[in-house]
Amino acid sequence: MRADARKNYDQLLAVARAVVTEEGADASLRDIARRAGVGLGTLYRHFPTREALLEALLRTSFDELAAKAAELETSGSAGDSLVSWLRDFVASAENYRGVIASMVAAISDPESALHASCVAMRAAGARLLTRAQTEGAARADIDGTDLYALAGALAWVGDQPALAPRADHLFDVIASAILTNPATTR
Amino acid sequence: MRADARKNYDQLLAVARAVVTEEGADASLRDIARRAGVGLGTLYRHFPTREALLEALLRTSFDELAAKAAELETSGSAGDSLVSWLRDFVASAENYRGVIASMVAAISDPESALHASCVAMRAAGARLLTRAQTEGAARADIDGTDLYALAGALAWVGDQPALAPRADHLFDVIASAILTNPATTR
DNA sequence: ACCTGAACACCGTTCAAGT
DNA sequence: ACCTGAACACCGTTCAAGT
Repeated sequence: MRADARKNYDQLLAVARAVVTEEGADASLRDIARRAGVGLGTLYRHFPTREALLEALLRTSFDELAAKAAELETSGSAGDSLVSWLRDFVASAENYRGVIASMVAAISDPESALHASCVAMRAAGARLLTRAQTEGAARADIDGTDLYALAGALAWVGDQPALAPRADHLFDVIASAILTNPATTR
Repeated sequence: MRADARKNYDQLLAVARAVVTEEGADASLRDIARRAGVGLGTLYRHFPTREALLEALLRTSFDELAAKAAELETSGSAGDSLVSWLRDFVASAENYRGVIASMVAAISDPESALHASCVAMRAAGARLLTRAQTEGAARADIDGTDLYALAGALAWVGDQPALAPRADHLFDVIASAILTNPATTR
C-alpha cells in the first residue's frame, strides 16, 4: 500500500472507532469520511462495505476471543470455561452499539466481511460447549448456533438502554440455564 | 373526525400494515403515504411519530394480550399460565420485524406513543410471574422487567433470519430457566 | 379542518475527473 | 495508484399554500 493510502486507512480506522463508539454500528459513513478529512470515495476504496469497516474495528476483539477460547479449552472446569468465554464474547459484542445484529446476520451470509470471523466465534463457543456437555456440565439439547443466539440475545439486551441495567443479572439467568441439564434436575 | 379524514386514516393504517409487515418497523413513511395515495403531511397529521403509527398497528395485539393475561391470571397452573402468555407475547412482537426495539425503548420513554401499552404489558407479565413465584413455580430472583427483557430477547432472536429457526427451541430453554428455581435444584 | 407537496438537511453508493 | 467530490436516488420532518 502506498504511504498516503496507508495514512488514510489508519486515519479512517481511528476516526471510525471513535464515531462508531459514539453513534453505533449504523453511524454515518459520510460523517466518518468528513471527520477523517478524507473524500467519501476514499472510505469506500478502503472499506467497500460497512461490514468491512466493522470487521476492521472488531479484528482485535476477534483475535483476543479466539486466543481466550484456545486457552480455556484445556483449562479448569469445562462449565466455568464456557461461561467465562461467553461473558467475554458478550462484553466484546457490546463494545459497539448495534454491531451484534451484523455479527448474527454474517453467520448465514458468506459474502459478509464478518462471515469468517463470526463462524470462527461460533465454532470456538461450540468447542467449549461440547466439552462441557461431555462432562455433563451443560445441557445436552443445545448446539453452537443456540449458544451463539443466546450470546447475541444477551448482547442485544445490553444494547437496549431500558434493559442494560439488568444485563448482568440476565447473563446469570441464561448461564444457569445453559449449565443446567433439565433431564437430570427433574 | 371529518369523513375524508377518517377515510385517509383508515387507508393509511391498512397500507402501513401491509408495508410494515413487508419491510419492518423502519419502513419508509414516505412510501406508506405514497402507496396510500395521500400527501406526506397527511400521514404526519394522523400519526405525528413513527411510534404513533406502530401503536395503532399494535393496538389489537395489545388488547388481545391484555385480555389473555386477565384470563390466565385465575386459571390452571401458574407456571403454565406464565409460559403460555409469554409465548403469545413473543409471537405478537414478532408480527412486525424490528418492532421489539421500539417496544423495549418505550418502557423508559413516557413520551412514546407505545409507553402506556408497553408498561401495561410488563405489568401483566409481572402479575403472572408473581403468581408463579408465590407457588414456587418460577425462580424468585427475577422481576417484571427481567421477564420483559427475556421476552424481548426471544423476539429479537425470532427477528434474525440466521437465528429464527432456533427461536422455538430457545423459547423452551429460557422458559425452563424461568420455571426453574435454582435454589431448589442445587 | 384538513390536505398537499415543495423545501431543507440529511443519507448510501457510484463514478468521472483529477493528481 | 490513489483521491476527490459532484451526482443520483433515496430518507425524515416541517410548513406555507391551498381547498
